[in-house]
Amino acid sequence: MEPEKVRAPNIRDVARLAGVSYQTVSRVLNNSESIKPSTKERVLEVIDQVGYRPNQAARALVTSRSRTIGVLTSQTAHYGPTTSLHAIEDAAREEGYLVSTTSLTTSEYESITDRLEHLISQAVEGLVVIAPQVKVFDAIRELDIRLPLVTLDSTQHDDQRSLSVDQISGARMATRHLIELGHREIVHLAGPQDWIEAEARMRGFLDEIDDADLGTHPPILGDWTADFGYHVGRELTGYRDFTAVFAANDQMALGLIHAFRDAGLDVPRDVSVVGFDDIPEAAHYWPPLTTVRQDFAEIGRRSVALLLAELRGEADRNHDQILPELIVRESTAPPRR
Amino acid sequence: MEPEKVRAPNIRDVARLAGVSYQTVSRVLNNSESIKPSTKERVLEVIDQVGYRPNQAARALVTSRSRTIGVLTSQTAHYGPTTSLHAIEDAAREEGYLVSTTSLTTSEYESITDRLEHLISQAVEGLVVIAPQVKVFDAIRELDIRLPLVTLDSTQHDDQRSLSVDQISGARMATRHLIELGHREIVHLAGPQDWIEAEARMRGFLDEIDDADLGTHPPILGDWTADFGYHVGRELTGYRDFTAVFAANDQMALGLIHAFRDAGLDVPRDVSVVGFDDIPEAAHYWPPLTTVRQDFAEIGRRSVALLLAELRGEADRNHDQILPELIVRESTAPPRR
DNA sequence: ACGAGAAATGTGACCGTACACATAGTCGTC
DNA sequence: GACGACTATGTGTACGGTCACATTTCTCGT
Repeated sequence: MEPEKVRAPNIRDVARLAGVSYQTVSRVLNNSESIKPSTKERVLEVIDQVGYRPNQAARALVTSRSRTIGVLTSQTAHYGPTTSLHAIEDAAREEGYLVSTTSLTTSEYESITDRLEHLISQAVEGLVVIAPQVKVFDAIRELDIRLPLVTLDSTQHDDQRSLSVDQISGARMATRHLIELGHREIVHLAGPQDWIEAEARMRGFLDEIDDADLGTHPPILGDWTADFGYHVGRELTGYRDFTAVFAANDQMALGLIHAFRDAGLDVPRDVSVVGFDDIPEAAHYWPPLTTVRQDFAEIGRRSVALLLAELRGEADRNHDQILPELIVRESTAPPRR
Repeated sequence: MEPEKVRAPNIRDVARLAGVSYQTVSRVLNNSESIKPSTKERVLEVIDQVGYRPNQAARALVTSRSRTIGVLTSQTAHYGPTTSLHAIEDAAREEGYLVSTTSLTTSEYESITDRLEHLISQAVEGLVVIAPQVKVFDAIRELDIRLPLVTLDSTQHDDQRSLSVDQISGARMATRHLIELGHREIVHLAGPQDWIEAEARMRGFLDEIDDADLGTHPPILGDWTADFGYHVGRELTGYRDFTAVFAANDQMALGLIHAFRDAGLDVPRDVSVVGFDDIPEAAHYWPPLTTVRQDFAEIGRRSVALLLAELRGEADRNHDQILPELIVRESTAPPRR
């Protein structure tokens, strides 16, 4: 005969076995201070013995706290967002939070609101938006979401709740490096237009070009992939009125270099290339890539810290900008005379 | 004066406004068939109007269904696991499920059980384990977890619940390719010993070497990173008793090639290198990398399909192996005479 | 016109926890 | 030794849904 499908033990079962009331058990679970050590011990013993696990759904129902934070991320499997995501999970877990992730397949408005709704219906306590696109903010505004929210938005919104990562100065560093090497005709291969990060990097590039009184072509809008970089590289080799390219990420830089080599151009002798992100492979590309390092893990950790501070009502908003760092390797050199 | 903190509308509020009972509203929410179209419409109208959202915690409490699946993933930000994860999210969402992710920072036993407990306490309905390590299975067995579970375990466990990805034949394809080119001394740079994928790839390599009656050095155990590949490459250039290397992933292959180039060795003229995974950048490495392609997205989708089938009690276990594919590029060539 | 059966809708109980409040036990103090 | 002030523990209720079952309304054949 089949054993009866046994119900998981609940707080009253534990209470009965420990010879106390359920409230006492609840106190033990929540580390209440006014509880006699001996009873506490007895209760814990029973808990361990029967394998009791508090039911989070019940807890969430009564406290309206789910101990979950929602993360909205992009579909891309890139190193940066992924690393930040892992850091977020780590940090969240340390604080006893779980992370529910949902990724944006398309950038359609419908899809974004749909994901947000889904997350909200799970009663997430706060939201972190990684790799944010402009439309996401529109959606959030539109839905009138009252959740604490942290984003990696470098554009100084009126919205207080954003973690500033100084992409602009990173892009400026990269550009300045090229200018200091003597380059005058620099092309920028930017990221997708609706990505806030891409926008910021482009802005940094243009600002620096401006400050140096140089002209430039309108940036090319890419899609972050090496494939795209390759195609752009092939196009570019037709025109020869540039000596350096600043790509908005390392993958596109890799594709560019590939295309240049195919066309018989040497990097950095004929063309200098700078990337952005410093993914772990960048040091092993050929040539090793000059790029701008971002501390993605730190970004993730800070996001969580910020979010939890807001959840607790602490105004402790750590608004130090996270500064990127220029890593000079072998893909850049002075232009040929 | 501050507005009262308004409680979100609940099912009874909706019922009152629609002039029906809460049960009728519940029926509308759950698409019960015996409901008059006109009332259904009226209820939906009210729901929309007051912005009612069913409380998942309450629902989970009574149904003990959380509509969430838990994913246990590795800390690594590698392309493969990440891509699978995104695919899992996509597929899960399509079925109305949310995904809670938690990543393994260390491979300590404690940490694994801790994560599992955390996930379980959130009442996830099923588990997907990506990039599985041997210890994870020990932990699962130890904890006596009764949840439906899908893993990417290629070793045919007694455990019915695993999605077979044929890593072994992938590794064999790579090795055979080298043998067919004429290589006789082939080195294998494997992944971490406790990763099931690494183990399977190593096994495939050894099997193929065996079948060809060749000898080989004991495989070198790596950590998946390009940095490690680079260091191994430097070591290897000391000995010159090999003509080809099969690396267990593309990143390590990249590091190897970097080291070989540093040592004045040409790939593929002096040494052939094969990777594994075919990450999007592999085609743009220099030289473009010969590798084994895995369809990570498909893996993710199938995991979910399998898991949901089990959740629903359907025995429909789609156990077709997902076959990897050898992609021959320019990092392999016949050995020099 | 009536009753049977189906369709549509309503009522009570319960899921497992936390919170507010009530109560029993302990102890020093005047 | 009665009284308050704590400390430790117990009781009632609410959270927001779903399920099982009861009830009402409708449809239709005779």
